[in-house]
Amino acid sequence: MPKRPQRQRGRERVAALLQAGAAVFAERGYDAATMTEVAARAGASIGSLYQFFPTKELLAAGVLQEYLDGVYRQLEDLAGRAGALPAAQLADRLFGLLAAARAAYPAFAALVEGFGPLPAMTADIRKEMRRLIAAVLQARAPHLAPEALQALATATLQMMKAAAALDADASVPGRKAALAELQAMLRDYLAAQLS
Amino acid sequence: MPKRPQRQRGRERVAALLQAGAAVFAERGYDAATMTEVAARAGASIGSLYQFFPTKELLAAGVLQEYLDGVYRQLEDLAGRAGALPAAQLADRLFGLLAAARAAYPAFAALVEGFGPLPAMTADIRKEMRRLIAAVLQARAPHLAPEALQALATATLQMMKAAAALDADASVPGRKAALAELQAMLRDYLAAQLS
Amino acid sequence: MPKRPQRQRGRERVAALLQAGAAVFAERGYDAATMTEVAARAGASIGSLYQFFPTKELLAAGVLQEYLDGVYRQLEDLAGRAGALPAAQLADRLFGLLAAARAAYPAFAALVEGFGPLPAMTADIRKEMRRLIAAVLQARAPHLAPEALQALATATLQMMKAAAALDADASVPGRKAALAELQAMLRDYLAAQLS
Amino acid sequence: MPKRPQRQRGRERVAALLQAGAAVFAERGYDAATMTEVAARAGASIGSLYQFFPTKELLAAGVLQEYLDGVYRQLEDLAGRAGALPAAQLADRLFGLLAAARAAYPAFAALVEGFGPLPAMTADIRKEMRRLIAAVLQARAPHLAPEALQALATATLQMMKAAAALDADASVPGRKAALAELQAMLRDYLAAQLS
DNA sequence: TATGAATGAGGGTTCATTCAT
DNA sequence: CATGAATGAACCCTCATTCAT
Repeated sequence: MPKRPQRQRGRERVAALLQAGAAVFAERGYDAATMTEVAARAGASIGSLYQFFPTKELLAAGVLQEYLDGVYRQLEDLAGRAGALPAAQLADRLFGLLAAARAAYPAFAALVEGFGPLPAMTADIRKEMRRLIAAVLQARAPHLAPEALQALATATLQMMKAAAALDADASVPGRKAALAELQAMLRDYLAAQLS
Repeated sequence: MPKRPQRQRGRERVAALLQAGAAVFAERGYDAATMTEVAARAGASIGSLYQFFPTKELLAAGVLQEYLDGVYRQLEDLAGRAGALPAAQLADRLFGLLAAARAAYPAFAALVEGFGPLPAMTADIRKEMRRLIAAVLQARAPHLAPEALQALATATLQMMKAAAALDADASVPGRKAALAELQAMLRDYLAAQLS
Repeated sequence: MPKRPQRQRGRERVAALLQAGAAVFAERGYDAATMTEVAARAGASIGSLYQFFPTKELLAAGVLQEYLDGVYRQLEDLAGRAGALPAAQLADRLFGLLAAARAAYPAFAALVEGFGPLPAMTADIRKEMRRLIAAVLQARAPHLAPEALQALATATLQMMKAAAALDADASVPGRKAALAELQAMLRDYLAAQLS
Repeated sequence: MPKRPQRQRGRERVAALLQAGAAVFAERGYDAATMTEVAARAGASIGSLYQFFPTKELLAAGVLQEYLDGVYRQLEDLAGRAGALPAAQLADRLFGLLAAARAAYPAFAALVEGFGPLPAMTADIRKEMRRLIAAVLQARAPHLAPEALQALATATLQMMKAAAALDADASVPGRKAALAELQAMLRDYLAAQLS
């Protein structure tokens, strides 16, 4: 939805703005982030920022999209290789996927959480996530009924989010051990269901 | 930390303010909630609100505390009866506890989420939650080593939060089925660990 | 103008309130001082404070009056003994009088300064100060014409204020030496004029 | 410290804001002055005011600086011509300098007074004033020891301030005569010390 | 008379967004 | 396209003062 840049310089600007936006959203959260700080960190003027992202929401959407593209692509890759993987390994890949993505993109947590001014988007996002996870699981267990697949994907997504949340909270003592417990839970569960 | 009311009228005011605060935080989220609306909804003047809750943060803390008191008490009750419950039933009780609390107190979600202006508090909150869950589990399985208990409690808390999150999101098709899957996951897991 | 207390307890209250008011005005200045803090420091309720000092201005006036009483009395004492003092000694007494009073009553500076919500009072205060200083000088030099006396008293008051201001500013290096210079200036001058 | 304007329009705005700020501070004093009135009087929006002066303190600092620049420049000019002036004339110039500056900039009195939210600045200001006065005196009497010079400058500054205070208070009868007395005091004193 | 709750106008400040240059 | 000045509604919070108990 933001205006597409036509020249090389414009594309660099957009990249810098998205990166600055990601950093500011990650540091301050959506509400506390200011367009002025984003522009300043990107080395651009406030007018320039609004040229490419006419509202704060669209900037957030742009930042979010970048991250989602990465996650979606990883899930698609995994779906392509799911047929050749043992269920346990598949479970482990899924389990760590969101946690790794959040660690790589700290703005993810600040924007995806079910609050903020993006409630309409988040429903779609979760839907797409479930769709992709279902595709991954279906590649491994093509026989499953759609309803069962749906429930499985939804539960799996919750486990992935739990893993990401726990992974991100360094203040928890014994975090690694707890993660291992959750991971085992998902592994056993998927192994049983996908067989 | 807020000034304690000393008269009957003050106590009623504080109760009304907390209720209004809970409603507004739940509807709008912490940042978008305004003190003016809270006061108006409580039928109080803005000055009255600030007399008892000198900052927005302290109001949020007050609202949060009310809910935490309820959750903590439920966990303590459960710990008292845990010895007499089968592991599976204990797991189900824990699984639904946070979801029920969130449904009863819609402001919970808006405030507890690991962000906002209460980051210092949340670490303590989670710690207390883990401590209480550990106490529940220990009542059922006194033989467990502290480290194992810690990991178990942490993993259980994540499952409880996942259940609450999923339970609250009415937009997910097949939510009930997915919840059942997660519940089974926790039940089987705890049954195995607590035996 | 404040309501006079009728009983022993009331008189103690008023004294405590005046002392607290002096402290708060001295620490924060007139505008930044709050009635709430004054009451709290006096161990009284806000309602009690307003019982005796119906407005902030009247409280300030009360505080001011206490200090003025002290200064006025000192000047009257000095007038009584001026006939028996050498001019140089009289000059020195005058020179240090305001500085000593300010040091003893730190609220003086915060309230007397020609600004704030007491502009009407200050004109009167200065007039009274000039009158008393003139009386002191006249006791030593009864022959002086009223106009000369007036100018002398006004100039002397300015010197006394300069001394008080300099005495209060600990950040000035060589303050003592400068004070001695000013003192000598006034001494020589009065010695010449009063002979 | 305030954001520097980079366009012609911005420079005009800043000038208008400083002028309006000076007027409002002069009329009402620092505390009672409101940013809203300053903006209105400058024909600017409140947002425009805050663009260039992000806090009320910085606006006051800006207003103060403008006046200080004028005073400092006059003292520097006087230092340049001090060698060619008789001591008595030099004393008279100094005596009237601050009074004239205050009369020209009525906000001076409201802001320089040793109170308010600029206590850190005032120490530096007074220091600079003493430094410049010392430079003036040294130009006339290069032989003086630094300590003597320091004390002389400090005492002179106090006399200048006393003159300014008295000059500004129209309510004092015989003000002119008293000013003449003070002026004579400084003149005789400096004539004796600088010879 | 003492207390503490109530009031609400007003203050400083922020920030998304627009627009002239 | 870039820039930076302009805008103003809205926000959190303060505090002198009043009043019911």
